[in-house]
Amino acid sequence: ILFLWPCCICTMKIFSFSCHVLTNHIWFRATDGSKWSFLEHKGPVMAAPYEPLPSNVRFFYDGKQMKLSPEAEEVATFFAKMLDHEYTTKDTFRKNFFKDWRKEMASEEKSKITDLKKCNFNEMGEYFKAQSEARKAMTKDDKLKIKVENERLLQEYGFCIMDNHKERIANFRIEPPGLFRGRGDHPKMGMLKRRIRPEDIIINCSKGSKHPKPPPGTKWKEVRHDNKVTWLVSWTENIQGAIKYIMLNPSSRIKGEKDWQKYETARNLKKCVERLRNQYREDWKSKEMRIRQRAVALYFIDKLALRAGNEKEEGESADTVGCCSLRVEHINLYPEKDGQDFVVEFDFLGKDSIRYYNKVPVEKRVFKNLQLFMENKQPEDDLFDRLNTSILNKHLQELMDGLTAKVFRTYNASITLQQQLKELTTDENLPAKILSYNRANRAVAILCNHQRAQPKTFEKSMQNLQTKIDAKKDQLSDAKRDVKSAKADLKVRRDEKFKKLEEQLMKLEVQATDREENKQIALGTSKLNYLDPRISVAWCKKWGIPIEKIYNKTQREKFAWAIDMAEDDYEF
DNA sequence: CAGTGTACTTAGGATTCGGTTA
DNA sequence: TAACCGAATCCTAAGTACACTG
Repeated sequence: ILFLWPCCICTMKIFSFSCHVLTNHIWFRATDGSKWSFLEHKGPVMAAPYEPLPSNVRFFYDGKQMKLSPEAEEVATFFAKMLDHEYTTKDTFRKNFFKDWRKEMASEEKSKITDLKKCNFNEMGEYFKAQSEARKAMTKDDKLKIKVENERLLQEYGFCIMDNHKERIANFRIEPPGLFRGRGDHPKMGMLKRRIRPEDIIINCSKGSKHPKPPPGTKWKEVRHDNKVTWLVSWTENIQGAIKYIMLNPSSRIKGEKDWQKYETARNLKKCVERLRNQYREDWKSKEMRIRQRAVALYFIDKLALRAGNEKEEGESADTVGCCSLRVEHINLYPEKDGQDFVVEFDFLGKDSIRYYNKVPVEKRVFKNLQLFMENKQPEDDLFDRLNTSILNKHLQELMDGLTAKVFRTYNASITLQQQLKELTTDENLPAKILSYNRANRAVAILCNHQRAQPKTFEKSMQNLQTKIDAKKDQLSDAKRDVKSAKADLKVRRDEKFKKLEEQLMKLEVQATDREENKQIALGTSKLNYLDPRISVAWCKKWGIPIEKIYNKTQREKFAWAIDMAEDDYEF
């Protein structure tokens, strides 16, 4: 059966080279590794050129006013814009910034400005604050003008043609220069992210397409025609030396098909996960250390949905780990704790320096193995010294086609959503069902450790909600009193009003519960990246819930394929 | 098998939008 | 009409995975 890819831009369906054979999807695409046959686009939107500050905005060094060269001034404004941010108080940030700033200074500046503490950026900071206030206070008309201009830019640069279809581009703007903001304890925070010039940019498009033009008087680094990749534009960033790309929006066919494929791989894992589990349980007993380590690591990845944990170059980024890169210092073993046997306590920083803290009872064999792995090791030694992600993935590839460590996260997330929805959904009113959905989603977010900082406005917003609830309760008790004293002929209408109020109250209370439970949990990441959207679509169909209650516009665009495909009986 | 480079997905915080309330 | 607030969107960093090389 041919599947027609639903296009959210032109409402036509794109012919997709995918088909169903029973429950298996076979991709005919990419037998030769090509990702497209035609690609045409307008290239990136370059960052706006630097506009020097007006002369009344002054910089002071050691109490004395100093006029900076445009180059030094630009970098100074990057710092000035961040004055209120915690970053600027951090030693590493200040040190890196100052070092890179000095590189941009003219020689007289360099010899004068030798101490960051003596730099006074306050007028610059105030100036930018005033500017943003002014922007907020603009007239409706001026705001509209900006909006129109943004829309024009989007229409001109925000789309490309790929294989006969107009597709939305995700990030069509070149990242502007600024100060690098790493996450966690990043050794490079504060370094200068330099301005990207056309000469740094590689364009990728069809040979036979209209090539994007570089800005007048400039040249691209290269125009290439590589249809084995999906990116339209790339450049190398100066902080880590990593390559940055401009790619298509998640609503595009090329991203959507890949997403679909990801979930199909996870469903394949579902079919053989029991076999794999038996296998790694057996491997806990292996004579070979490397196999035991592999098996225990896989157990963690499966049970706890840990990330694979690639090796990282020391000193290049924050010290974070995943499963294979766990160190002895990241776990504690308790033969008995809080009435449970064989408890492993995890405490480490994962991706984005988000803390993972968990106490889990494990099987005795796992526990004994961990003791063995930790024998005669220092805290900073690798827990799995005979293992890395490459070894693990090679093993997984042998167990199932397309299997890698990250598939377990997708599989466990999706299966958890499906189970939780089954368990939690009751035949109640709509808000209660939505709460059940969010709770199922939350179970996944907790499993995947998707945390967020408690919003600064959290307490206040809870208070506001409580005020609304109290007001509604008052209305309701008033209404109740009315019902008692009502004459018979008015009773029906009063009852209706009464019912409506109760509904409104319940809705508010559900909202409050949801918000409270969600205080430090981020649902978006799992919803967007780990949960097979067809589970949600089927759930909506089954319970008669409009899809808009679950997915906003952008999400509906991203998951158009699933909305188009899944019926109420879909099973992950 | 280590080291390097590339391409792509996943991630939380910052910023902006747009509707509501004071 | 400004202030406020939650949701949506933007931004880009930080992961995973794998090919290639020697």
